[in-house]
Amino acid sequence: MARWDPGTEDRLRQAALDLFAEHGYDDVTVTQIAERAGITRRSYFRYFPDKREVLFAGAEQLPLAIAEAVLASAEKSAPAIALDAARQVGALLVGRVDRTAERRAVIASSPELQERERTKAAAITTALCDALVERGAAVDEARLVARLVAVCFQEALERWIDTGEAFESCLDLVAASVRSAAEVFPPQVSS
Amino acid sequence: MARWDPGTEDRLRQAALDLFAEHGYDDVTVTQIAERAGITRRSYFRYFPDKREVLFAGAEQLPLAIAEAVLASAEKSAPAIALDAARQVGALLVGRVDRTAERRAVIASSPELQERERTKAAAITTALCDALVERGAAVDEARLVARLVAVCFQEALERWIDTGEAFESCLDLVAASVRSAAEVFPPQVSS
DNA sequence: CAAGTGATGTCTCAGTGTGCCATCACCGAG
DNA sequence: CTCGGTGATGGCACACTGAGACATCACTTG
Repeated sequence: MARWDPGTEDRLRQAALDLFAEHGYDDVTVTQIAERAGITRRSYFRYFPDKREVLFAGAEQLPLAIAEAVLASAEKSAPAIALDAARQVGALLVGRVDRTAERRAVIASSPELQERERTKAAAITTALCDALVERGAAVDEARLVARLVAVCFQEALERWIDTGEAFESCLDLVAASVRSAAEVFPPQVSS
Repeated sequence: MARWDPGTEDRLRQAALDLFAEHGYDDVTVTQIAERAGITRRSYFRYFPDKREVLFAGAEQLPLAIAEAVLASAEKSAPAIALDAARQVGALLVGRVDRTAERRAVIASSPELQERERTKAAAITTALCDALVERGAAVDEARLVARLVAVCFQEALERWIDTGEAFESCLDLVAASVRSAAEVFPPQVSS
């Protein structure tokens, strides 16, 4: 019936989210997702490499987007560049994600999905780090800054979902909090 | 032959690391690990819940250790407490891990294992956050600080492996770097 | 020496992920 | 219009993971 229908990937995403939300991730099989989308199990794996990925479609664009933002940023220091890039990519991301709350709830209910989500975050961190290096930062500094800003990014995203405020405001708030927290760290002493 | 021998769990860890290092994680089956350790595949799953966990045995102690360290710390502010706890737990951890380099290489070669490693790090972060809350920190602040210090912890561990310096020195260095990086963040403005 | 306990082995099964090949729809060349 | 090519799909088979159910063995305790 649905063979050759366009939008199969979209139907798979919808079907998966529906089923996961209703029965829980573990109690849903790939076969069920595929059948609800009108294809077979075998064809599902031609759209997504495994059962988890169906919830993270589109996430592969974020690393590229953040790398571009870094290379295009007018800021000078690595932390400022990275935060600037996070601001832009976050603002872009915010409009795109569908069924945010349901998706969040499903992921929160499954350790497997949380693992995958962390992988996506790690990919962003890596891309950010590489881009900073490409802009001339030292590898050590780039990695640290990337991780730091990745934390800000995630935290800001969560606050955005929870509060509904503008993403930029969330990010600024988080950045200011990080700054305050880091001020407590010892400047150089060792004991 | 090995039935009822003590130290089965150790043998499984050794066998797994041997096999993973030699043939790669994907090309080793649980059956092979179990047989090299002198038990059956079914019994393997009575020691470890899945194929990955055999490389992360003992990691479940870190969240407890860091929680205790937080509750016992003499510091006052949440960031200082967290960093203090990280220092103690790191120093404790450092002597314990076996075959660090091989283990690191194996994990680096498999996305699946990297996912699991991130899960372990996340567990530490969660425990740290909860402990900070228990000491009276606000949830938002605790989560942010926990993530921040978790980044410091990881970064310090990596530098420790790479350089061989004392863990505490690595952590102090990282903390100072974070402080410098965060100073660049805008204090409150939004555009 | 008999019962109990805990670790292990055996068997079975659902589900994942993949290779291989047949099939179907569509498209352009003749 | 027919033919072959191309790409997406279905069908089949397979190795592996992880788990339930039950039997078996060693060791302990009475």
